Amino acid sequence: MTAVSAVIERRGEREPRGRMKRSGEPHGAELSATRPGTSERRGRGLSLDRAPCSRTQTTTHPRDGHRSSARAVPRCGRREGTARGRKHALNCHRMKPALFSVLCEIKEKTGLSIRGAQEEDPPDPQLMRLDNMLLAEGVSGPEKGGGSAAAAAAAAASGGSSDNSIEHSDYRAKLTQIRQIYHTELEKYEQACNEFTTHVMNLLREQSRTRPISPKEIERMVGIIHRKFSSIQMQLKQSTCEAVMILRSRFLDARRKRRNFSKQATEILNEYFYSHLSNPYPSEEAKEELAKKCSITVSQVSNWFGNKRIRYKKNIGKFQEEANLYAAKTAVTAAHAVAAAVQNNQTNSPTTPNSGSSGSFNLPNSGDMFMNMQSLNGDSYQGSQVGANVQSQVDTLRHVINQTGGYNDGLGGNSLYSPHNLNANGGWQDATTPSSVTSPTEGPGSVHSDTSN
DNA sequence: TCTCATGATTGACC
DNA sequence: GGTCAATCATGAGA
Repeated sequence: MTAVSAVIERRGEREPRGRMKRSGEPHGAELSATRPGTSERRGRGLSLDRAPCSRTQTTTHPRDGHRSSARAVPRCGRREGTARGRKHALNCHRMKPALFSVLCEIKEKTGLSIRGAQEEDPPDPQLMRLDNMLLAEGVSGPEKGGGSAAAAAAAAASGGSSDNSIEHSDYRAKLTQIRQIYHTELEKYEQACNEFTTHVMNLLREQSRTRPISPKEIERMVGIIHRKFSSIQMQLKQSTCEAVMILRSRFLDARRKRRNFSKQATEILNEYFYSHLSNPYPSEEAKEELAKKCSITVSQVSNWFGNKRIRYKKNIGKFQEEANLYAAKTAVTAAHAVAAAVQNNQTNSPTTPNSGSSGSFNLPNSGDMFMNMQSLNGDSYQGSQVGANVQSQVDTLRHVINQTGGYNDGLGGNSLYSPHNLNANGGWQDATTPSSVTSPTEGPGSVHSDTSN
């Protein structure tokens, strides 16, 4: 409150006394002319109904002859009770120029300059941090590649590759949502800020007619408004950052969190595992293929096989049933494949269908190592024209026959399920012998005595 | 709530 | 870098 306004206020406070209209009180000394029964003017003091241009009619009290402006009506037709009328009266007051200059002087002496010096605030470090973060997360700044860095980092952290595309797209979709909301809100704030600034500036311009308002003051007011709005903006940015952080943590947590694979995925993995029981180490290509089929990552495939190998080895007995189930399953397929292959051999002898068409796995290279294994084991069966996958399934079939029939098939001494796969250092081979588990001579315990723990 | 199954992580080893 | 083995953490069913 300026000194002038304080004075005015004080005058206003005294006004009720004036309203008492004690006899002898000099009327003209008072700037305020009050109307009995109206409390509207109380406290304002600077009422200029008695304007120099004599727009008010004064009446004389019928009894004491005191002049009273209680029924003052502006001559110019404006009802002095309206704000418009009051403003007009104020502008036309004879004292206005003098008051205006006084106000200007006082304003010059007040601490506006001090306040003005504080306006040049350094950029808020928190705001800068938020801006940087939003930029890095792709919320602000160019849309292209927004959030891809975070998604890529997350993918790299999990060891995944392009298999994460589903999660990536999910993450990006949510990030885009946040981005849209952020920009919409930002626009709203900016618009509101501009509107409010315009409104205030209009008000100030209007007020500048009645009181001195320097451009610097307007500037300062605009600055205040902008600061207020920027603090709101900062809240928005903060909320957006929090949302991004939550999204990101959920995204990462979701990857970290254990989720059971789909039944179909487990089926596919189990099929591969049991059909490659002699060497359940899928190549990179096979892993990628499996990952694609199962909609999981390559590292998840690796994890799954790692876990499976260990758990299978640890408890063959428990997996026996499962092994038989998958063996039977693949055996049926294999039988069909063999039949088809034989038929093909008979009809199209020069060319044979490739293995991909016959097995339950259409992995181009998945059978290779199996074939190699066969070779390593001294098996000559790979000479057959059927593909490697079929070979694998034929072996599975043999295994099932062994399991279920309990007789020696005599199919050429395939050593696939024999302890020949055992190696000296307790490698996988010891676990590749489900037949031995049920064989009369060898139980699971004996086979895995080296690894059971 | 408990138990089991299972995917993920970690450290050691080759 | 891949694998093994142990372990953790969580989902799912009883």
